[in-house]
Amino acid sequence: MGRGKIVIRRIDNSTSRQVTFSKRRNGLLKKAKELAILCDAEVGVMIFSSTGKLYDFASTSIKSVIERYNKAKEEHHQFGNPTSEIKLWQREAAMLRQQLQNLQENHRQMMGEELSGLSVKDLQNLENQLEMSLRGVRTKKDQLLMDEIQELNRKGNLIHQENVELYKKVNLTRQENMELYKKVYGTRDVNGANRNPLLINGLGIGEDSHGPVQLQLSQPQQQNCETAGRATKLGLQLH
Amino acid sequence: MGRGKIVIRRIDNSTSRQVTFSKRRNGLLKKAKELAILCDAEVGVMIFSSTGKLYDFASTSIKSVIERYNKAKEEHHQFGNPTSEIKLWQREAAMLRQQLQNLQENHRQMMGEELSGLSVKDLQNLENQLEMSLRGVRTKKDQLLMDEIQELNRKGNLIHQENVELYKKVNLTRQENMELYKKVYGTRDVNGANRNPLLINGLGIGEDSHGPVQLQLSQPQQQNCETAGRATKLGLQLH
DNA sequence: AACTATTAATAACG
DNA sequence: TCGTTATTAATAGTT
Repeated sequence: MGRGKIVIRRIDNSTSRQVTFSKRRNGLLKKAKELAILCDAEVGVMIFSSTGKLYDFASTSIKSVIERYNKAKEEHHQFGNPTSEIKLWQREAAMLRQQLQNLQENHRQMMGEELSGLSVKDLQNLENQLEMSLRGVRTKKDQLLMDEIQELNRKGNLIHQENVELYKKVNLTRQENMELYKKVYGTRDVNGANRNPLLINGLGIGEDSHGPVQLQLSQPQQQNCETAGRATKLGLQLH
Repeated sequence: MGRGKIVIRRIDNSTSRQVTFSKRRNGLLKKAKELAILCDAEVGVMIFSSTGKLYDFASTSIKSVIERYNKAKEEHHQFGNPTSEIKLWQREAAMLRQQLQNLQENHRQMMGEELSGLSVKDLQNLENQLEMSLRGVRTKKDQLLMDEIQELNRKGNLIHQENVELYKKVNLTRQENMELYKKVYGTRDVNGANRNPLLINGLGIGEDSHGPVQLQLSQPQQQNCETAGRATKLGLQLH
């Protein structure tokens, strides 16, 4: 609902992010108000900007909403007093939150976002890491594809073997039938044996596939450019 | 934004109110999510329908949002009793640990580790992501290098200007010395002026650099293969 | 639950 | 932050 469509993901540009935050924050608060009024609901909204500033709305009061929330979640009616344990857990949570933030920053950089603030050396390291990752991923992918192809070859060969056996059996049966035919009808109209229904579909089996099936990657490919669609053109070949 | 305009006041018809509640509740929660993602904000929404049913959303966790709200409002002790608060913190810590684990697994995959368990499709997606990241990083790095080169050019030109000025001064001084030499020694042995120590190192300054210094990347390079060592062979050239 | 005519929200830009 | 405007998204009324 703007000049163009947008994807819902963190806005990289800090200024745009701030502007959008301001607009959408107002939009959200307005919608919350409307919902409360239109539908007679109790609504509470709390928003912290990335800079930590608080914006909130409550149809009654935030206090009331929070109390009602706690009541709804049935997280009251219990008593005790290990206050220090609470602090312990708070510290634990704070530490985890910190770790999470660090990892998130790192992750964003690996996604090619938030690169401002990095030196050329940092960027070079990141580039090397990404190249290494890419090589690893491609190797793994090729491995999977090769395995799959090998498995297909194995199955193909089994089926081929089976076909060869069947072909032999069919020929034997055909011979046998010819013998029987001769015994029954003598030597008259020997060629009539071709009408034997058992043979009509049996002829020719295996006649156009004398080697084993072999699927394989045309080359143990080098890592190069133009790999985006590589999976779809692996160069499968029949020998 | 519907078939007609409406006034924001309690909807009298109970059925319409319920339907509208359902639609607008979803809309509000969606908008809250989008705001959190787009603008990197911490958002919490709590909605109680007129029948008392609770619907909520939090970008992190409601607990975290409420806790932060209380801190911001400096109204501690909003959470009834300590025992249940411990449980809340334990849950919070568990959630954070879970998030951390997910992110860590993701991160490892982006580092090209722990790839077993991924399908060819997953690997293809990862490969595309890494390629995109790599492009971003390289673009940023090249930008930094270009900036640095531009700065060097600026400085180089200043120094060159300075050299030209100095060259002129040296020539003037040389002329002056010649005149003085003539006055002191008359016209005898005029070439002896070359022995003047002031001129020995002064000759030739600026004589082999008549244009301004210009460093630049030889090409606005395409992202291609063989880039591992690119930074060391950027094709710096002197004009 | 769908549909769709309309209004409301908002992305991009100044 | 505010204003404008082209577009998209939300949704009111209806089936």
